[in-house]
Amino acid sequence: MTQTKTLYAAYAALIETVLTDLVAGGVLPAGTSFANVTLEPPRDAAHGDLATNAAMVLAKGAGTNPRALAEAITAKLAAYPAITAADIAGPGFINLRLAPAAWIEELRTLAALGDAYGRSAIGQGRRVNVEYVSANPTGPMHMGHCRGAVVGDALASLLEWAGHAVTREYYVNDAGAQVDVLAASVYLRYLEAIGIIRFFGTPWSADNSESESDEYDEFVKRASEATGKVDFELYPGSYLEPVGIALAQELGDRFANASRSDWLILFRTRAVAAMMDMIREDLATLGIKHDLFSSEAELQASGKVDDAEAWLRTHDLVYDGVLEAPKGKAPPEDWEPVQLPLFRSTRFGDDQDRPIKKSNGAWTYFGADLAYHFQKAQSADALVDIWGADHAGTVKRIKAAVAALTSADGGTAKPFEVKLVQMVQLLKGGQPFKMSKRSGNFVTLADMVDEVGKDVVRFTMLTRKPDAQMDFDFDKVVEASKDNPVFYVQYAHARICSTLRKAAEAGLAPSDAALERLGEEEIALIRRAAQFPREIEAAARAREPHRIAFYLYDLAADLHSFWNLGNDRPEKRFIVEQDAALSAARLFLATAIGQVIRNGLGVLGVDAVETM
RNA sequence: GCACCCGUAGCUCAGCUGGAUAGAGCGCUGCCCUCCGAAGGCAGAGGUCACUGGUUCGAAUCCAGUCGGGUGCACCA
Repeated sequence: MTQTKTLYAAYAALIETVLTDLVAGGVLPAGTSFANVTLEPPRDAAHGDLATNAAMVLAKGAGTNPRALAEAITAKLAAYPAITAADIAGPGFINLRLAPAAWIEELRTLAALGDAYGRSAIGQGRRVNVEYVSANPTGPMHMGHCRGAVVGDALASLLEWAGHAVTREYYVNDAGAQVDVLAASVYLRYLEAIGIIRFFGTPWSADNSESESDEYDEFVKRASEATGKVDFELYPGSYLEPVGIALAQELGDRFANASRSDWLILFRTRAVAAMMDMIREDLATLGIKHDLFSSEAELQASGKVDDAEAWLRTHDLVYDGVLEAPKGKAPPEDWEPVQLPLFRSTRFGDDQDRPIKKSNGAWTYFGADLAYHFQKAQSADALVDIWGADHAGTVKRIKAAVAALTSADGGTAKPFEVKLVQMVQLLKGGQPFKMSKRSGNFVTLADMVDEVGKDVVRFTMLTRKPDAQMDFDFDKVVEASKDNPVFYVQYAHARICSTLRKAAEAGLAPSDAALERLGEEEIALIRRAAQFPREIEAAARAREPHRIAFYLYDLAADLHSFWNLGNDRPEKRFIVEQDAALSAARLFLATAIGQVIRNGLGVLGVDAVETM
């Protein structure tokens, strides 16, 4: 085994060698798949260092019973001196005990790999496109976007660690009606900036007739013109003020009395650009940076959506038909049957076929989205979307559409996963805290990061599996910094750093010269550290970055636990007076544990602080 | 009504894609620094893994159904 092969990888390979041997020897049938064979740390440390289920999963195929097969396997394992014992236990587990030297060797490997310890090649360089955030460009990011942003970003990093070539993409929904509303809102802010109207606090409700002033009448008139509706809707948040002011400075009063069609395109373009700048800034506070921003409007203009429709029509996946009435609890009053181009998503398990165009000829979100995914699939081997759970109902149709489009040439469909991130219930002092972008009454992401810090926000969002709902109590997270798991993990790292600093002052440096002096407690720490590479692989396979957060918590707990031995027993401290050789070995271990924490936090995008 | 997600200790949650006696934090009980390693640690109590059936050597995990909670169900995005 080579210097840079991690312990679990090395022994998994060894097990496979043994099993291959048994195939050659006729004990196992030719062509036996080892896919279900696992090599894991036993749940109970008393069972040894490593455990494999090989005998249990292969016995049936070999026409024997697990224990008999286990005998054959352990007989082969006896040839390896680093394996000090191979016991058969329970229904057919094989428990391996390793010589301490095997773990010491892993410690050396860890140190040699350093920043790269935990990186894996299971991704085989496959190009994976991870699309996340994709919040509408109509305002600043708020807490509702936060979880998907963090999970998506951590997942992207995780996949990179696991050997994928990752593209982080943001889909800008700059083509729907909501950006026209945005443009109108900015236009009103512009009118306000040049002194023509006054913007009212909550003007979106037409029955808000508390003011009978001329200003209010003028505002309603302008707002109605701007939005094209009497019952107009707006984004009233004050974050649009600077956009209006900037446009006023640039354009003067040129658009003071212009008609909607005159200003719409310009104001929409500028408004979206301003919102995207704002969103990029918000994301930057969380340490998130996308490689690619794709515009829905550009996609539509390019004709690719038409191409997709044409292709789907020739394959009888799009037809002109009439939708059934909505089945919701409160069916819309104004519903009436209309013939529309429909995608046959019922063929793929959806409730009904889905329109790709509206009756006014514009693309639906879905229509553009399927073309968008088709485009993404051109330059990626696999697609992953991170969506909020409120879009769960659209998963089937988009998966169906992507499967159909990407298997166009008779090939197999491109792998495409949609990971749903469940809602975050924002609480404040235990009470639900309502967020609404339209009212302008929401907790912004930037506020949150200001308040509790990037690391707390990121780590907290990753301490729950994404498909479980989550409460995020604003007050609790703000005040209870000492109860935050992120703090606990960072503290472990800081402790290590402080120990190393202190050692340096005393003239001690980490060294691998006397690692054999490390005892059982230290080996236990190495065992935990050695799991990092397989945690990365397992988390990447499952697309679940939260596992890394939990692993780091466990690792930190082990570190703190070991550290505490030194409270009563000075000879268990990292720095042992009168024993420079042992100290150097322990400092080498400390350095390595710090490295793993740093690597793990790096995957999550959390800083490994050196002091608290 | 339909679809998706969830249901594990008093509370908040893990549980390595089917493994061994189900774990952690908070809270509770009892301990561990007369400064220099307590932002921490040790021990204890606390479980019908929502329920019922099924699949097999083996189920918290997979399947079916039931009951609870959440989300969504437009030509919106």
